[in-house]
Amino acid sequence: MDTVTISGTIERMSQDAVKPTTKTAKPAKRDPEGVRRDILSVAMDEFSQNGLSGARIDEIAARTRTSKRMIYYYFGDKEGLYQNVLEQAYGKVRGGESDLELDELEPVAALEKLCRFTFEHHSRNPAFIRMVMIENIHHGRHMQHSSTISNLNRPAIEALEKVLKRGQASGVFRTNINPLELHWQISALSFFNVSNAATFSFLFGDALFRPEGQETLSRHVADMVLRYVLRADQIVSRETAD
Amino acid sequence: MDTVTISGTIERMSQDAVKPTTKTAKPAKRDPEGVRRDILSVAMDEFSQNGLSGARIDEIAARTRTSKRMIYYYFGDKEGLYQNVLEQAYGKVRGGESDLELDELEPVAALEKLCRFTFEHHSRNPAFIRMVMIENIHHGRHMQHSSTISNLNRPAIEALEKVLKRGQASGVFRTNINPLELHWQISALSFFNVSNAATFSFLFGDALFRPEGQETLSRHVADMVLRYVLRADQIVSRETAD
Amino acid sequence: MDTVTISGTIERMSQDAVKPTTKTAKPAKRDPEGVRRDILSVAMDEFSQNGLSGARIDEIAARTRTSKRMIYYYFGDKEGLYQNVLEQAYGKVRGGESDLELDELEPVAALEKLCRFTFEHHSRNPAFIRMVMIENIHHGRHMQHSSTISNLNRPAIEALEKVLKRGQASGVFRTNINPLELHWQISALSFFNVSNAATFSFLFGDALFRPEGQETLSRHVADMVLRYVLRADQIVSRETAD
Amino acid sequence: MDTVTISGTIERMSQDAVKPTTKTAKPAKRDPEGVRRDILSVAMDEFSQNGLSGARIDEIAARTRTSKRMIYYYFGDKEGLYQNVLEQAYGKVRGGESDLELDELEPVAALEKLCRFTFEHHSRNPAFIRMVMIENIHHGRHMQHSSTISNLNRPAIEALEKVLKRGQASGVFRTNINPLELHWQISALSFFNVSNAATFSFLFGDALFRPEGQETLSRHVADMVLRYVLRADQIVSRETAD
DNA sequence: TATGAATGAGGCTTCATTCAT
DNA sequence: AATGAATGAAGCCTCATTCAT
Repeated sequence: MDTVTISGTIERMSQDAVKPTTKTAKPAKRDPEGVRRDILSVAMDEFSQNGLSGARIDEIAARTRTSKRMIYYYFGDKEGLYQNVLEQAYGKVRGGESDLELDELEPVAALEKLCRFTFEHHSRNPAFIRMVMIENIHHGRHMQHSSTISNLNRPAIEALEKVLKRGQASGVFRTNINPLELHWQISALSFFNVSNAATFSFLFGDALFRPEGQETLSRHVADMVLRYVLRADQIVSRETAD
Repeated sequence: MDTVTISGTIERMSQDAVKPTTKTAKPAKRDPEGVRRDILSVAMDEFSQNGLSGARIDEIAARTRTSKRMIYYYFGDKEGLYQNVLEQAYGKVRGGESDLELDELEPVAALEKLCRFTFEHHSRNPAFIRMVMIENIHHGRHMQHSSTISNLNRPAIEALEKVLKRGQASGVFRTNINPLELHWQISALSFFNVSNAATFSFLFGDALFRPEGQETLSRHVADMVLRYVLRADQIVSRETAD
Repeated sequence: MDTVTISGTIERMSQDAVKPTTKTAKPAKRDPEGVRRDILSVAMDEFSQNGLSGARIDEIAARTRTSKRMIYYYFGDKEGLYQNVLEQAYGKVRGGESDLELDELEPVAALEKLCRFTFEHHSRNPAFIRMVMIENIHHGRHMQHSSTISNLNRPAIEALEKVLKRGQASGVFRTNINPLELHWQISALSFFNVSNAATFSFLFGDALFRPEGQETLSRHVADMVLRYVLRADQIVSRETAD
Repeated sequence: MDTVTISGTIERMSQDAVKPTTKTAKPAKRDPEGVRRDILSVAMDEFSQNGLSGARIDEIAARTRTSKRMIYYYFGDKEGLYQNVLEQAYGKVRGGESDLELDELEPVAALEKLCRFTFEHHSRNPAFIRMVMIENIHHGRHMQHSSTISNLNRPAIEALEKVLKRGQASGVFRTNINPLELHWQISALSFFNVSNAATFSFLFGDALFRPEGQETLSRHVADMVLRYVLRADQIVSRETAD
């Protein structure tokens, strides 16, 4: 999808990941990398909640273990911080396709797993989704200045392509399916579920966003994708099998 | 969908559409409603481009035919203006389902028309899409204070429901399709196409967003929805008919 | 000279020049032009004392009848204020050549008067001199963005040229004197007297800068210029006349 | 003059002039004096370009071979560094009068040589001139705290005095010429040529500051000084000799 | 109904400087 | 003798908003 299909967490990093210089419990005073991470994690929260112009450097600093001055020391300015947060957001959700071990499943099961995984992954990473929304509001201006974000998402397409090819080879999938488009479709359904939850549930009620509703949506998203990809005869046999 | 399925325009209203209070050629000096509309149209542009905190009252005032003071006179404060813009955004895109005259088409054609229309409508109203994105960033806080927005979207669901029922009655559609969910799905695919164009095309190239790509996407979105809704045997006959 | 040969004052403007809206003694509250002048006069003092980067907006605001915010309202930013101060400095010292009525004096007397006037004028306007020094430190970058400053100084050259021509016509002045160069020379001697007073008097004592020293310097500057311009025979007769 | 009449260079010292503490090719790591000089030379450039408050410690440090901390280690604080730069500026341009060997020339030739030398020397040392301008902006506050600067300039006056006395003894110079004043005059004309080049050329064109203009100015400055000093009859004979 | 002038509060950023090693 | 990390204080500037007419 737009973002990266697979796992990873965006929640604020636990501080115990920071390598202390001593074995004492007291956090090391000079730990540049820890300070950086601390700032980034707070900033991700602020930016994802309030947007680029809505976020307050003062607020970020206040919630940090260090001072406002340090933010400028490490990130230059507000946009620099935002860009780093964006990069980290994309970076954290990267990878993970391999964890799914799609190759070891038959194509139909693999595609279903990928759909459901993506849907769930997005719903578990609202901060990431919000960062992507915000970046889109800014016309993707900042990610274009990032060298680390670009080729980060090719693996998602490739994993999907491999599944598609296998399914086509075995005759269960239609042949005229474009992997990029399919990725786009899975992304759209999974992304929208998080990005537009607020307005949609206000307009139409929150039934779809309660646990049962989400489970149903997730299942139906996979259904939709499969029915789109499967050859018609396969759909028939699947249905009669139910 | 999240928004309202159907037509309407959001572009800045042409000023000559404003009915002057006098018949003189000189632009009407006292035309409260015209002033309001002028402000709203400029504000919509500013808010949709820059978000709530990113938009500047000064900038809106400068692009308006009236003064900054008038904004406060008519809308109280920035949030009041934003809320009015949001309401207008939802209001403008409302209605239009009836223009489609879905009732006069057979269910399959009706559903296809609805899908393609929604897709195109969204792509033609980026300002509206952006307003919805922004409102979602704000957790839908402002639309909840609006009385006019709430019941605005029921018609969309009802139109869809009527089509579904007809299709189920004639045996071409599956019976366990939830109209709200289907609306959600159509919305997701149509909304994402606009909302995430910037990030998606940066990550994966802009092939899907060029004219041919959009036409293909639009067609495939309708395909996807139809294959999801059609009974398996119908899919088979559709395919062999191709 | 570099600056403008003639009179004008730079001291802080007296507030009674501000036209009050009423006849009461209490200063009018809304008097944009007065506010502007007030800011400019304080700013001139601050900039001329501390330079562009050395001056403090806060300090200027504190010494003003209005607030810091007003400075930005009227002048945009610090550089904008500086540029306005510079323009005002040049503008205030402009004109005045006509007051000297050089045309009514014989060439020798006229040139002497011009020299002595310039010398005294510069010594009475240290703030202006300092602004010019500061602007030179900045390579004249700001005056180049000013449309009002250029062409302000031609009259000085022209007045000088007229005197020269008359003197050459009557045979008292040498013929190969370039008015621009002569202006440069008079300027140099008058400007340096103010600009370098601090360092010079520290290095060589302040005798030249005490009242008698200044009177002597002024006289000798005029002597020097005259001896440079006069034909040799004229110098002889002048000397024997002493 | 204000500054010191004679030669010396201010350009950044070439690093290979620094005597290394070891004979290895690798640049000496421990060379306190070299580090000091390196800092001073960079600082001179920064201060002379930007003034005291305009110069940036960070920028100086960045351009130095050592770190910011070293600046504080060697010079205490920014003002301390500035003062050292100022002292070095005055120190570098000192001496050199003797190189002129004025005693071996007849008085007229000696005075002319001194004038032209001073003019050229100033024009070749703009960084020094700018330091003096800056110090004057600061009312000479810092040089007063320097013990090395004060008695640095007497030789200039003395050299000039000797020339004057010889000329007076031989009857070519006027008797009522004050050497200090004459030094002031030569300084003024030579200093202004550099200090006010930016503003003057903006106001009146840069003709005087192009090579030919400078040559002419230099010659005329010497002329002016000589005509001021020479007895009238000497001027007559000089002119007829031309 | 309309407006140019004014502004308190708070935003982002930079500075010279010092700390801990 | 040397340094990367850290910082309090203060700088400049912008914002939504209100005042006086």
